[in-house]
Order: sequence, then structure tokens, then C-alpha cells
Amino acid sequence: MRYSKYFVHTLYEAPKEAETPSHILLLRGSYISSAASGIYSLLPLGHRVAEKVKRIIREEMDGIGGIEVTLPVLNPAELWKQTGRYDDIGPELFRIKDRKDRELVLAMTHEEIITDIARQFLRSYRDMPVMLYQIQTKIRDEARPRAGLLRVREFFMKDAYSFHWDFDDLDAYYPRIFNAYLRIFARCGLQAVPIEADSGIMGGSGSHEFMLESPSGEDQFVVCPKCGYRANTEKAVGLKPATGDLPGDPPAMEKTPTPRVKSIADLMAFFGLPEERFLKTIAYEADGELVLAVIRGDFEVSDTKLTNHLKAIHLDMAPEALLAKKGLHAGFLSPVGLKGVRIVMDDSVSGKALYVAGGNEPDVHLKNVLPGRDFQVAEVLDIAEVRIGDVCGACREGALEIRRGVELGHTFKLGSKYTDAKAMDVTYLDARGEQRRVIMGCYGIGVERLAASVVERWNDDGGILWPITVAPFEVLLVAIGQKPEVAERAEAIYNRLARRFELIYDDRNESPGVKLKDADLLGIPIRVVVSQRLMKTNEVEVKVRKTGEVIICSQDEVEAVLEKLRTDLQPSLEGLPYMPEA
RNA sequence: CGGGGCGUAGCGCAGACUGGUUAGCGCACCUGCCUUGGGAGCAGGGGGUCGGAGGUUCAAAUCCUCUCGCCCCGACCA
Repeated sequence: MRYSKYFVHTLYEAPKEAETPSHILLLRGSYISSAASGIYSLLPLGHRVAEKVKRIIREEMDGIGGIEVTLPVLNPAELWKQTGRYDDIGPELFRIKDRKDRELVLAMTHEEIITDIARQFLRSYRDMPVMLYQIQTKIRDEARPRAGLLRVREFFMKDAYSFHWDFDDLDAYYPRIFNAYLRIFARCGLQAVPIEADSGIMGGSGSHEFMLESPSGEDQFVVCPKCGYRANTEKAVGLKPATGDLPGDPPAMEKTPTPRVKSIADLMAFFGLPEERFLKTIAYEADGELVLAVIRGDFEVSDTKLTNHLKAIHLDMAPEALLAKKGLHAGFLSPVGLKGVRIVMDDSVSGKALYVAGGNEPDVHLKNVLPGRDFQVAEVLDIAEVRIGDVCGACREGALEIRRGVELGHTFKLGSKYTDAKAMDVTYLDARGEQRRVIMGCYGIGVERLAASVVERWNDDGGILWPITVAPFEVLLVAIGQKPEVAERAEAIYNRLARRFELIYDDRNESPGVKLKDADLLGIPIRVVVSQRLMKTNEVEVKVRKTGEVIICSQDEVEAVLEKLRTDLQPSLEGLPYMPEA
């Protein structure tokens, strides 16, 4: 490929809307072009990178027996109504109508379509296990696109769906996906860390997010430096230090007037007690029903954990009106003496300590409240957000840390959420002729996000440092020197190398500085310079972009040198945290 | 959806507060000369409904009102 005939239009200065490294460099290198908020064109260079990433994904998915399909972006709304997601998902889902007024949605993911196909074709246990995948456009009306390609409204997603006889079959299959994911990211030059994730209303028995640790990431996850435990912040469990000991003869509960004292901060000042001596009672509206969550004052309720426990679709703070209907008052809530309201309590609250709680009437709090004696709650479990520094719930030693990262992929054991009788009702006949329910898993990777994450990880002051596996070209050939023989020699080398390498030849009539700066910016992993200086000795310079290593070799040796470099520059697949396969 | 910021040539910016001939500068782009190991030089040139609409005024990029778009933080995120 000749640079002068290709489509490269680098920018000296980055457009001011770009702030993260990948956004800046992809714009400056003319890899992408913005069409609207969260909507990008992949220019030729960006297109090539995306295609490289897709190729790696295909190889790995095919390698574990995946079968590629193409599913439609336009989906009939009926399917989404069958699974309930038409109503459960907010404005993120594009809903449109065709000319005949038929309702359609633009698919943000493809469980509905694929499950409909499973329903049509998977009849026998002989048809499973099977995994279908595609690499195709997803459309989501994101509330806030950001950071160039890291969060967008239209993108390529590799989405895979596996179908199984039962959970055991899914469990047996899952490590293959998990390990293929690790290989995909590693081959793209990224060390993705798998973390335990929340499976939310997706249900099922397991889920992992594959994170790239990065300051540009928008997701947070918890890490134990001691034992390596990693989990999504929403899911992580930390140990909760006990509240102090109970005196031998606990005093009785006592009403205390507390005019206009509502917040924990105010209460601490009023009673002169530390945070953990208070019970916070927070009112939620879960799918229309009032639910109270009780937690110790030094913890916060995790909406996700509570939502999961309640199996709720929508969880919001309860409006005053809903509280008023039960005669309750925000700021003075308490589980003491309440009847007819569902109460969930965090296990931070101990039956061996006295607390201050609300009085369930305005301007009154209760002192010396002893859980178990003064009130009973049936549902006690962990609904607390993990805190930085909490002791790791896995090894009971390390202090938990919080890191930022980009979610590169997500794997779910879906179970029967979509195949259930209440949803799309997908069954098959087993070997004994009995009708059984199909069990599913689903697995996604965002292609552009992965490419942009590679740039986040691999860049320097000069530009991008593409791993050779995803670089738009493997080799950049530059001619420096104006004498005709330099161009002739470069041409000859170009013609030779073009047969064996993905090669771009900078044949522009530009000054050396311009060509070399552009070479750095574009980030092609291997640069070959033919120059007047080196002509005398029939040599060329080979430079590795990532390491800066320079090899001066004779013109005849170039191919051998490049072949070796191409091999040496392959990312390593050693030492990945593979999940044991059965 | 809440908070903040920005819209002047492809990109980066000045001009605006204090309204006044043809709206400037750098880079990029075109032509010619010259130049080739880290974003050269000289000369000439093209490119603008100043985001849009309405208003105030003899006169609006500049003042007022509305509106649209873009970015950042937060909420949200199958």
C-alpha cells in the first residue's frame, strides 16, 4: 500500500473534545471520525484495526466450536415483549415503527432473536450443546457516550449464545468461553483481569467481567492484594467489623425527642455516638411495593444487592407519598414496631449491640435498641456496599482496594431467563423422550472498545504502539533522501516486502520530520527506513516502535529480520489465569 | 435527567467585556522555487451564512431572548 494513494490525514493538534489518550490518538491518526455524539466512522486505518480484532475473535470462537451467524438489527417488538424486556429496558432501547405502524426495536443485544431461533430448531438433546455467535452492529441510546470509542451508541459486538441440556452442561462448557476470552484479549496485547460480576436480573449462577485496568475506565472493581480476589464493586463482599459488646444487663429501649435531627451526621452530634451505633432505615419502592432496608450507620445499601435479593426489576427511593400511606416519616424510620411492611436487614446489624434507631414518628428516636429483642427481621443478609479498606471476604486478611477499569467483555450463565415458560418457552426432548428446558449462556465483546482499549494501554508521547496482531499494517517503509536512487531502492524493497508483509510505504514528498512523526503517531509496529546515508553500505534501518530497538541490516537481510521480528512481537499467551476445563 | 464548560475555515485559537470599513493568526490544503534523519524556507493562492432562529440598533461574531449541537462530572447502563 502506498501512503500517498491511501487515506491518511493526520492531525497535528487533537480536536478539543478529546481528552482520553485513545480518543486523541485515534482522531489524530485519522483512524476514526465523529459523526454525532457516540457515533463514529471507522476510517480506513480504523477499519483495518477493527477487522484484525474481529479476525482474532473469530479464530478463537471457531476454535471452541462456535458457529457464526448474522442476526438482524431490526427486531419485531413482539419478541421483546415476550421476554418482558420491551417494558423493562428504559430509553436505551430504540423503539421505532415501520410504514405499516408495526413496532420494531433496534437490537441492543440479540437474546430474543437467537432464542427464537433456538425455539424453532433445537428440538433434540442431539442438537446440543451448541454455540452460535456473530460480530455485528449493536445500537443503544446511551445516556452518556464518552471517551471516543470507549462508550458509544453504535458499535460492533461479538455476541455468542450457547445452548445446553442443563446447568451441568453449561457449567462444563463455560470454562471454554472463559479461556477463549482470555486468549482473545491476550492476543490483542491486553492483560484482561476476570472479575466476579453481578448477573443482575439476568439471573443464573455465574458471570464474569473481563476488565482492563485503566484510569480512563468508567467501571470500578474491588481487588484484594493479598489473595487476588477480584469482584465488581456491586458484588464484592467485605467483612464487617462487629459493633461493640453488649453490657451484661442491657437497658430497655427508650424514646428520645430529637427535633429536626435526621441525618446520621446530625444524630452523631446529638447523641455523641459513632456512626456504627445507629441503624439507618432506607425506604425503597421495588416494582411499586414499599420495602425498607435496615443497615448499620457506617455502611451504605448496595442497590444492586438489594435489587437482586428482591428479584426486582425497578428499584427507586420511595416517594414521600408511599411512606405517608403507611404513616411513616422519612428521617425517623425504624424497623421497631412495624407491621405489614417488607423489611430487609444487612448483616452488619448485630443482635449483640445496642443502637439508636428512628422512632417511626416525627422528631423522635429510640435509644438502646437491641435487634432481636426490640424488633424482628426475617430477611437478614449482605446488602451493603463494600468499602475501601474493608477486610477481604475471601481470605479474611487483605484490605480491599478499588480500581478503575474498562469492561472489555462479559460472560453470563443465563440459565433459563429467556427459555423459561414465562419468556420464550424453549424445550427439547432428552434421551428418554422427556421434555426439558433449554439452558443458555451468553457472552459479549465490544470490538471498537477493545481496539480503543489497546490504544489506552499502548501509547507514548509520540503516538500509538500497536501490538502487531491488531496493527493496521505490520510494517511501515519510509524513504528518506531526495536522490532518485533512494526512491528506486525503496521501490524495490517495497515490491519485495509487499508480498510477505502487511506493508504501507510512505512515498510522500514530505520532509523526514513529517514522515517520522507520522510514523510514530500511526504506531505501525515495525518501521523500515531506506535513506541516502545507509545507501552507501547497502543497509536499511529497522526500528521497533514499541521498544525503540534499532537493527541496521543489509538490504538483502530485511525479509529475514522482519520475519523474525514478526514472530518475536507476537503477544504471549503464557500465564493466563485459565479456568480449568473438564 | 442534574451540574459545569464550549460552539468563529478541515484542526487549534484571537476578536466579544467597551457594537463601527473588506473577520484575523498558526497548522493543514493548492501553485511555483527550494529542501530530505525528527512536524524546513521563500513567494503566491483558495477556503467563513462567526451553530441556528428571532429581537435591539443607522450598524451585530460582539448586546438580549429562544433553540440546536458538542465535551466533561454525576445519575443510569441489557
